[in-house]
Amino acid sequence: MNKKPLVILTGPTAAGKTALSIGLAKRINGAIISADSMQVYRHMDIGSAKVTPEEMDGVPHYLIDVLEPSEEFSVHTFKQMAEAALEDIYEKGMIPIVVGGTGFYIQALLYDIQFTDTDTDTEYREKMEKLAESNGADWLHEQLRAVDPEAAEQIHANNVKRVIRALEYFHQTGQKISEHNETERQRTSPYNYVYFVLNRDRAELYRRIDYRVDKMLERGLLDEVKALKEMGYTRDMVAMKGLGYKEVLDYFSGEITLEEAIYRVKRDSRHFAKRQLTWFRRERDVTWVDLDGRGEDDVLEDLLDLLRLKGITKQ
RNA sequence: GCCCAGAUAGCUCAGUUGGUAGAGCAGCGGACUGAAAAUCCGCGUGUCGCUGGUUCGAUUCCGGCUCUGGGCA
Repeated sequence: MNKKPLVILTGPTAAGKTALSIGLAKRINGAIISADSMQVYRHMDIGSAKVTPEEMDGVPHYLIDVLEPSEEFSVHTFKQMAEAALEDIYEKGMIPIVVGGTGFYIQALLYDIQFTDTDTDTEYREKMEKLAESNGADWLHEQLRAVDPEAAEQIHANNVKRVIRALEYFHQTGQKISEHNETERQRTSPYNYVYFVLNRDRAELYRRIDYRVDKMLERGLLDEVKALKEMGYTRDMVAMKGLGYKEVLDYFSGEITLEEAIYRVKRDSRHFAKRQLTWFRRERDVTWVDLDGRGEDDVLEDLLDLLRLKGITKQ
């Protein structure tokens, strides 16, 4: 009964999270924690559809513009930073609203998933990548089967990235990641939370995605990426793998035409939205909010009703 | 007007020596517990342009028509 309040406002890309989050924060004395793997980076404003200072309208925002694009970011660091932000927000007597589309991050924070203290072993990962290339993905998968057959069973051999992580986990801890995952899966949230997933009709969502990409171009996405390139950021950095960034970089390097780059940004954003929806569908206790044809105030009233019901806000 | 080529899944096309068809992309579904805007897996019925003919049987062969490219006038 002592659980701290936590509001989650998420949904597929371009659904309309940002606008609604500001409106909600103002109604409940909320502060926003961004759960977005790209908006953490500075100099990446247009392509990441980052909230502008004007849009924030005085509402405190955490985890935005806190890293340089050359810096690594991961669920683990997200969780640490988000928890520090939570503390700060609770201290101020405000209600935290986690806003962003990275479901994996939200899950880690919400269920307080435990991570080991070990750092990412880049060297080991690169070594495994090379082995996968020379000996084949199936061979690497067999190496995993030898130490953690359950994980090998769950992870497809072609999913080299996850096979490597499972191997890395065993390499670092001497334990099976499959067992770790199993125990972490049992966790219940330490928070008194409401998990809102904003959604729209699929065709409408796709229209919004296409429209938003066109708008990004108008606002100067090309110049933004050019500036990043001039700062020395390259395609192999995690930040430059973001939608809109990797495609424009391919265009600048002459690999594809601008037209092709734009087509890919739109297409891959649609695919991304679809993957996000798949993720949210299997999350427990989510409240779906259909935004089609509804005004912000109307939707906000619904959200507030549920928050009152859960005791997150007063009657 | 004439000649040639084409018309097959939403798109680009393959194919059927006559037994009603299959790839890529799109689209749809799924997985995910320290790279997650990443990574990976699964799903293919559509008047085979229209219309006659030949045939037990035509999307496939023949004729006509329509449309689209290209060429000649």
